[in-house]
Order: sequence, then C-alpha cells, then structure tokens
Amino acid sequence: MLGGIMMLDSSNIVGQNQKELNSKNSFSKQLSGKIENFLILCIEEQDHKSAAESKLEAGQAKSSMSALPIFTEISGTNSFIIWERVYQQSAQVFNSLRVASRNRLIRQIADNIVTYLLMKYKKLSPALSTILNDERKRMLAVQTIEAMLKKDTFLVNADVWENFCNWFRAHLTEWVLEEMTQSVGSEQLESLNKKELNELFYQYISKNLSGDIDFLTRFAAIVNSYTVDWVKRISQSLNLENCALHEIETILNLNKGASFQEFTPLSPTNDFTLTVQDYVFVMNSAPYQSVRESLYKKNFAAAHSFWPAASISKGSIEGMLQIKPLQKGSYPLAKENASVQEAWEQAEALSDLDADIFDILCTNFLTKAKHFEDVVDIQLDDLLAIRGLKSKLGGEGRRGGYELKQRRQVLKSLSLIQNLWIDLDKAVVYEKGKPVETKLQGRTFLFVDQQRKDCRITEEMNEKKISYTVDGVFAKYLFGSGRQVALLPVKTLHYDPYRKAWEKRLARYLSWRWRIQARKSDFLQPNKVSTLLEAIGIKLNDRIPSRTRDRFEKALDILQKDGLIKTWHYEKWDESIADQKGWGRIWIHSTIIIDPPEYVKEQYRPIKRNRPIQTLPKVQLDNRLSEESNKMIGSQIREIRERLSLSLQYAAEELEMSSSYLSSIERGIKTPSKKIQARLIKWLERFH
DNA sequence: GTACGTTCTTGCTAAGTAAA
DNA sequence: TTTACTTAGCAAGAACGTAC
Repeated sequence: MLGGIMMLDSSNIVGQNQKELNSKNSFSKQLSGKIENFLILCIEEQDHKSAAESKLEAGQAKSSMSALPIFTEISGTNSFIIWERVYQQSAQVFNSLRVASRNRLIRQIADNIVTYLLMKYKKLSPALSTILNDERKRMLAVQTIEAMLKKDTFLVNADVWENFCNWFRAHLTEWVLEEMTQSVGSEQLESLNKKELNELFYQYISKNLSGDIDFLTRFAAIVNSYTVDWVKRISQSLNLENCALHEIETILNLNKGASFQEFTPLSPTNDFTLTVQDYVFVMNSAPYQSVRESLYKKNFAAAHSFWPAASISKGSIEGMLQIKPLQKGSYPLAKENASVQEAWEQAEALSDLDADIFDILCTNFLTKAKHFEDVVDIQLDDLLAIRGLKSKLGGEGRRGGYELKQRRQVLKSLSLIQNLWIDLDKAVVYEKGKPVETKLQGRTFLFVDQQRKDCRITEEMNEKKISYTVDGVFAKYLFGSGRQVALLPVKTLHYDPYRKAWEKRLARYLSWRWRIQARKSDFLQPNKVSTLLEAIGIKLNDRIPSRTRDRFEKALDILQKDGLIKTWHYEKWDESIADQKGWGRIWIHSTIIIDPPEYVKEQYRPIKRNRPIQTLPKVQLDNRLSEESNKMIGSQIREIRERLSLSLQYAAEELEMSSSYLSSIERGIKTPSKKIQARLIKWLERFH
C-alpha cells in the first residue's frame, strides 16, 4: 500500500505564528493558534510512476525544458491529515514512514538533477547521451547523486526539514482557515470552542485534500517552489552550473574511459530553476481573464470619463477597465491634463508584452504568497528571464546581464499595470459558500515599498526588485470556494509578442477555457472559429480570408508542434466550401475541436474524478495533398539554405524572387506557381 | 550603449481568374 | 462586363541578436 510516503510534520509552530500575528492582524491568523499540530500524509499509489519517469517514457522530455517539476504530480497521490497526538501514539510506525518520505523527496530531487544535466550536456558528450536511453545506467546516476545529496549537502541537516515542514504547515493552516471564514463566517467561527474548531478544520482540510483541484495545485505549487529553491542551492553548492564536462561525467558515475571533448561552461545566467516547469499557475477568474484580454486586444476607447476605458463583459461579470494613474487627491477634470495624456499614451502602447508581465506577476504571487495580504518580491531580471529572453554574456570588458532598454520596457509594462483600474457593476463572488452578486472596484496589483506604502513605478526607476500584492478585486477570487487557478504553459510567455502573437493569445485563451471546461471534463467542446478569432482580437480579413485562415491554422499547428495542444481538427467544415465565393464568412462559423495535452487533462482530472475523460474521435484528414507537397518542397529549400548558411535575401536573389515570398514558400504558406516551382526544383537539384 | 543585420509580419498594389 | 476573390511581389516596420 505504501509505495512512497511524504510526511510533512509540524512542531513548535506557535512561536512563528506569534511573530506574524504582530505584523498583520488577520482573523485567520488569530485562529491558527487554536489549531492543533497536524501532519499531512501523501501516500503514493504503487503503480503510479513519478512525473519524471512517465515523461521520459512518453519521450516528451526534449531539449528545451531542461529539468522537471519536483512535486507537481498530484493526481496520483492520496493525501490525508493526521493529528500530531495520533502520530505520537504510533510514533514508531510513522517515524519510519517519515524517513521513507524524505528519501523519496531526495530521490526525486536527484532524478531531476540527473535529467537536467543529461538534457543540458547530451549534445557534448556521447557518454551522456547513451544513458538517456539506458534506464539502468540512469538509475545508477540517480543513486550517485542521491548519495551525494545525503552526504554532502545541507539536506543532512535536520533543521532544514523541520523548517520546511513548519513553513508548509503554516501555509496550509492559513488557507484552510481563510476558506472556513469565507464559507462559515467569522462570528460563527469565533463562537466555536477549540475542539469544535479543530473538528471543522479537519473536515475542511480533508475535503480539500481529497479532490479540490485548486487546493491541490497550490499545495503542489508551494512545495515545488520550496524544493526548487533547494535545487538552486544544491546546484550552487555542488557548482553544477560551471563545471567542466568530464566533471559532470564523473559526478554521474560515467567516467570510465569515456571520450572527452573540450568544453567551455555554458551560460551561468541560464538559471534552470526559472525554467524548471513546463507550466505555471495563474488566476482563472473572469475579471483576471478580462483584464488580460483587454491588454492585448488594445480595445481601450474614450468612455464616460477622460480615461481610456475598455468594457468588460464575461460570464457573470460586467463593468469596465480603465487606465487611471495612481494619484493623491482628486482627479483632473481637463482633457489636456498630463496624467490623462500619459494614460492615453499607455493605452496606445499596449501589447502582448503587457499581458505577459501581468501573467508573470500573477504566477509569482500565487507561488510565493500564502495569503492575499502578503507582499511578494520579484526581480526585474527574473521577469525578463521567465519570458525566455537571453541576457548578454559578461567578460572581456563587456557588461553582462539584460539591456537597459529591456528593463525599461518591463518597467513601462509595470507602470501600466499599476494604472489599471477595475470597475465592475456586476460581479458574482462566493460568500459563505454561496454565490452573491455585488459590485467590485479596485486595482489589479498594488506595488509597494518597504513600508507597504504605495510606490509609483516609473520607466527611469533604478530598483532591481519590485514588491507587490493583489488588490481587493482579485483577492475576492483568490480564496474560498470561488477560487480557481489555471495551468498556463511557460512557452506562452516565451513566444515572441510580435511574430508569435496569435500563438500566444490562443494559448492564453485555451488555458482559460480548459480550466473552465475541466469542471465538466468536457475538453472536446467545439470552439467556433469566430469566437476564437474574437478571443485573440483578430478580425477576418474580408478581402483575403485565406490570409486569416492560413495564419490561424499555422498558429494551431505551431501550438501542436510545441505540445501546447495535442491535436486539432475541424468539426463542421467541408473543404469544398473554400473553393466557393464568400467562403470566409462561412468559415468563421465552422467549429474546431482542440484536444488539450495529456498533462493538462491529468492535472485537471481530480476536478471530476468519477467521469472518465473522453478520447478524441479519429482526426479527419482533409484532402489537401497539394498543400502537403508545398510544405515538402518548402522545407527542403529551407533545409538546404540553412545548411549552406545562405540568407533568405541571398537565396531569393538567386531564385529571382523576393525574400518574403521565398519565406512564405519555405513555411508552406504560399503556393508557388508551376513556373516558380520548376525554378525551385532546378535550384534544389544543384545541391543534391 | 549603440548601430546594424536578420528574420518575419503586415499593408498595399497590380495582375490574374472564375463566377455572376 | 462586372464583381469577388486570389496570387505574386514590394516596402515598411517590429523584435531580437550580435558586433563594436
């Protein structure tokens, strides 16, 4: 039964709570002193493989994502709560379980480090690439690292584990109490005696552990963020980022006559703790999604006031989003006022980048904050790193790090986000477990300084670190039964906001949709093309609909290639319509079925455990063979051109065509005429 | 920090084509 | 002949990378 157990215990938590109580006078924090010490048992199902194992088997762990999350696998785990007094009664049994659980976590960390190192160095060392396919060798390497972790790192220290458990328990207690306050009411809770309170607490936490996806995902996220921090420290202490190849081989226990290759250390700025996960968590409330959409759609216009405003209408909420700078005293009543001008400039400069920064702020908050009142930090450079941008290398008299221009851009986005003002006339929030209609007003994120006072973000600011928290509107949706978090692929944030804007927006929209559909396990609900286009803020090109369609289908193909969606296909669409006039207007009414990747389905499974997840019907192949052959010839040309290191410009000149046209052919977007095709084939033959 | 190169997207136009 | 739509191609501009 006990395939692996993770036990998170608590002891001596009172002192810590006392300290926090002084700084913030939250009701739930007062209550937490009354809660008895408890432990969480995570019993892994025996036949369930670890995240890293199953990923490797599926062949998904490819080059880009180096390491894997340590503790995100929640669906295969049964978690229980036990009181510490119960633990004491059977201390011997539980103690051995506790040791076993620590070992399991260490094994998981070792596994991650090995996977990371293999992915990073496989191209440079033949010896390393062989163990990727040899499970036995891989296990040996994991064991070597495991032994090293147990012997040479801070994990030897019992205090480290003690702190981890305390930290974890404090989070959990507060969340649960917060939810209890929301659903039962604070007066009711106060009237309970200690025993009743503890019983209620037990009920709530058990309910959450047994199947509340949002609870479980946050549970996983905070443990993961803690252990990722460990991995970072371990990697520093073992100097994994800068050692030479043969040292890596030695570490992985492979250095037996392996061939060496001269090696220069890879960029130390490529910090794998930031790209450790394929997915991050973001809020999934309707206001959150509305703000995100307004940012990239740039649909701010003049409304009742002088400020740029975008109307919000999504599901049960209605209202508007304004760009209204933070200001003391009354707002100006003149159109010419400088801050009004500034707001309009910001509305004009909106881009997908702002939505990215917005998401990153959110995911950082969800990972670090245990309470919506908490203030969290983020480094400016981390914001850039999460977007997948590379910083410059230092050395040889040159300065390393990110450019001033890039930092300014981030500050510009932050300044905009600071200025956002949400004004909802109608919103549904959950109070005491029941939906209540209300009005909501407030900012999105509040940026603060050391003293928790408002801090104005400007482009010229020199701060490297930004502190912020959420304002009332989002806070309402973060706790209690209305809470919802969604998985957002990190790749979404990496897409070029200019060139890959369609992909970025689609990925965002799908992340939101899937989380909503997860309640019904209905991932295969068709999406109308017009709705999808509307969601990504694109209008059909009336004159040349094929442009819109081609770009749209290309975006879906790229998402599929990058693993953000599993498959996609038209549900109601007859290809012969495309030959008729006015097909574009029919096309936007067609429907598309988009199948989420297994990982997403797996993570959302606990939301609706009982119902099996539907499988996708066979994909209909549309008979556009000519398009396939186009792509063939295009990819051949690209392959040869890149092999010869020729620029598009140069090759296009040789082929007597424009570079953009050649690019379109290479990407299979445009169909060359017979004449052009003949020319291309002739050119290809020169190099065969 | 700046200048420049590369790659790609988008807007636009001329020319071609098929149906009304 | 007119209309609706597509194709080929140019020019401008955005975003990123790199060299100095």
